[in-house]
Amino acid sequence: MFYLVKVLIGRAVVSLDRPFDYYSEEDDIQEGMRVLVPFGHSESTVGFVLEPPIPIEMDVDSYNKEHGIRLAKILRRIDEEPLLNPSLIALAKRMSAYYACDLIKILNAFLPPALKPKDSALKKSHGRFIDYVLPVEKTEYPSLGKNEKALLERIQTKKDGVRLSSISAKASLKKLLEKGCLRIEKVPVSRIPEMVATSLRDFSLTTSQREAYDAILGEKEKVSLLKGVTGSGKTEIYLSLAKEFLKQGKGVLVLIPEIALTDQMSNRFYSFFQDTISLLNSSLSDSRRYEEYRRIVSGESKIVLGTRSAIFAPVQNLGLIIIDEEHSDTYKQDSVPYYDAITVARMRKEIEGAKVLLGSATPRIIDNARAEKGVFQSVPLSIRYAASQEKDLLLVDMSLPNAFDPQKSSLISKTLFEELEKTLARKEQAMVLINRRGYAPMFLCRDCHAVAVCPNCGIPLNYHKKYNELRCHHCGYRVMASEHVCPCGGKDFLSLGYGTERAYEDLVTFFPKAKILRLDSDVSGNERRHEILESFALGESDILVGTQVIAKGHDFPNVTLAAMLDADSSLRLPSYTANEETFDLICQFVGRSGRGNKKGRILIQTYCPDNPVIQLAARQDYESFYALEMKERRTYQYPPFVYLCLVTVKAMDYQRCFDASLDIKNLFLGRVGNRRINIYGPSTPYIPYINGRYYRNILLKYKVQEEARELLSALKVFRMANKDVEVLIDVDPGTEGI
DNA sequence: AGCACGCCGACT
DNA sequence: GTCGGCGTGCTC
Repeated sequence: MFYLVKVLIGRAVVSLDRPFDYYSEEDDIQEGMRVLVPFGHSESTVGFVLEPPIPIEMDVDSYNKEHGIRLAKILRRIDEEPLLNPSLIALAKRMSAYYACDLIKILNAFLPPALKPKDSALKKSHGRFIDYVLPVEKTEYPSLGKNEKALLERIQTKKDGVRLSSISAKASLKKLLEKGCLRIEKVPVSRIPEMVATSLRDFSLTTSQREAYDAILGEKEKVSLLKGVTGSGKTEIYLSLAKEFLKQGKGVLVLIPEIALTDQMSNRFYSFFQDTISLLNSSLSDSRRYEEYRRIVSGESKIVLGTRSAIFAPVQNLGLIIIDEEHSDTYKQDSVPYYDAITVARMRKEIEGAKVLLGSATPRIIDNARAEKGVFQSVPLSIRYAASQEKDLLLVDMSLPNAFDPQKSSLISKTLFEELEKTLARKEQAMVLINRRGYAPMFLCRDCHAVAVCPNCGIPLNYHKKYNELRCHHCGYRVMASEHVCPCGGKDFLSLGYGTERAYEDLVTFFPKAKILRLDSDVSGNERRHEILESFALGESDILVGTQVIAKGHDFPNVTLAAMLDADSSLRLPSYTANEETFDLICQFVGRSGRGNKKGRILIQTYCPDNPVIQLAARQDYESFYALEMKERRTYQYPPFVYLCLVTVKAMDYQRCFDASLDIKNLFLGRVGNRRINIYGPSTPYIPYINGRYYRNILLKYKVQEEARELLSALKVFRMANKDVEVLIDVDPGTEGI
């Protein structure tokens, strides 16, 4: 008698994307655990148990003979308890099928670094630790010297102990340790400070909040879409719902676009659920991630708040998934596995019977369409503060000859200069958004007029004045500008166009008395970024210049002017979601101005002032934008009218990439039959090569997801036979077009 | 992915 | 003559 165990080998390769059979004589192995197994030529490799072991009533030898194989024995289990429960394993399998992605890659996305089914995860310590010295509670103390007593008393006054490194009296410390009065504990280091509970716990719902709450709670079947602008009080609804589900003994999962220390949502949730919440954020150390994972698996944390990957949190008895700002593109992973957290949430809903709540003022077009069709429940939330609704809107047409004074700045219009002056004179604050970092997006050779391009990607390099560097915003390549030589031999360059650095420079030049801050992702360190926002919020500076990071979620009551430069830049991106993204960005930014009791002014500089997307966004008219965009999507056949899948071929060699993409197209053509699938491409992507790899795209458009699945499964065979090329499959691509 | 097997070039 | 290049193929 033995157990037959299905094991997935912890190596991310197509040819191993299937379970291998092993046997075990022990009954301590469960699905969801990692095990150590011999495999191929390695005597021990990490594997993952996919299914409950099957007891077989015969000896291994006869089984082998009967099935014509030689089962190997599981060496040992790695985990005491399963890392994933059966529902999560089912979810992983479903994702693997839906996203045409190797199961092991999905599992690796599920688990924290220390628990991944990889050989390397075993060797890794679970992060960095700091030694803390703590007192040992005793009823009787041995006789102590004067210095020892002083040290012990010092440590006893600190509840959480004292850092070992901060103790200088090493001799006394050693004696106290020997006498058993002190002990040393290893505490995992976290890069971010602990969250501090600050907000008030108590609140009551307004009438409209209560109505929304009741509607959501009353809807048992459908996903609910809560539509409400910032400040309409979605957070209180989330908190109340979470509280209600916890009361019912259910677990709760809350997703937010990103976690920052300034972020109100994590703060409110933390204050409210302190002892029973896990906050999963990207700056958590591996050891903290591991600990939080354990807390969730064990059921100690009943509520989890985190970013995209928190959708995989092994919350026990999951009852509710809340996804705030559901339109945010951070919910779509842009590398393998290309999952979308909202789609995954809907799968968890199906598997675990959880309630899903999406919240946004400007939902994704596809989700709003689902709500309109009645697939989702639509829950409107009326605005709490009607007072600050009225805003003055100025659209500045930068294509007009006298829009700006070329002697001063070709970026900042005359109107904006005037508005900034007025704002500063009133001792109010202004925000200026330009969605491009660096000084200038082009570095032009004065001799041959060629633009400096990235040697890895072939796209124009951005000039960063502060570091005097040329940088590729795609692969991170950088070179000193002074060392750059044009292929023609030229060494004299001209920087063209504008980024945040240059906008900042212009503003500083023309408003020398104003205090001006710049914020974009080039500002290094979370803490520094936080400081800048904090300082601006406190009114310590007059103007904040930055990229879209300044548009999101912060409350600056004294900001009365929000100016956006080159608002149509993102409309020109080759993506079917370009309109949607531009609309969201402008909407969010417009919302930054006039949040206090003063009237807000919005200034938008554009080269196409009559573009309806810009007009509607400036007016924050979501419903009209939705109607317009749906018309476009129907005309050009984009979601929600069709499904998309982007297949990208990536290879070292251009010719190989080209040929392989054609092979795939032909493979698809041969298999498509009478299925309603349109195949486009192969085409050269917007960025044709990155980091020395060439790319080719094939786009599929189809009406029935199941039909596409069959085509995509053929790619597995192709991948196994063509190991020199990489095939990336992005089902429901978020932004990528063709 | 790993690792071994296998068949052709420059070295003690 | 051997050491070693990386192409090919397999792993319960």
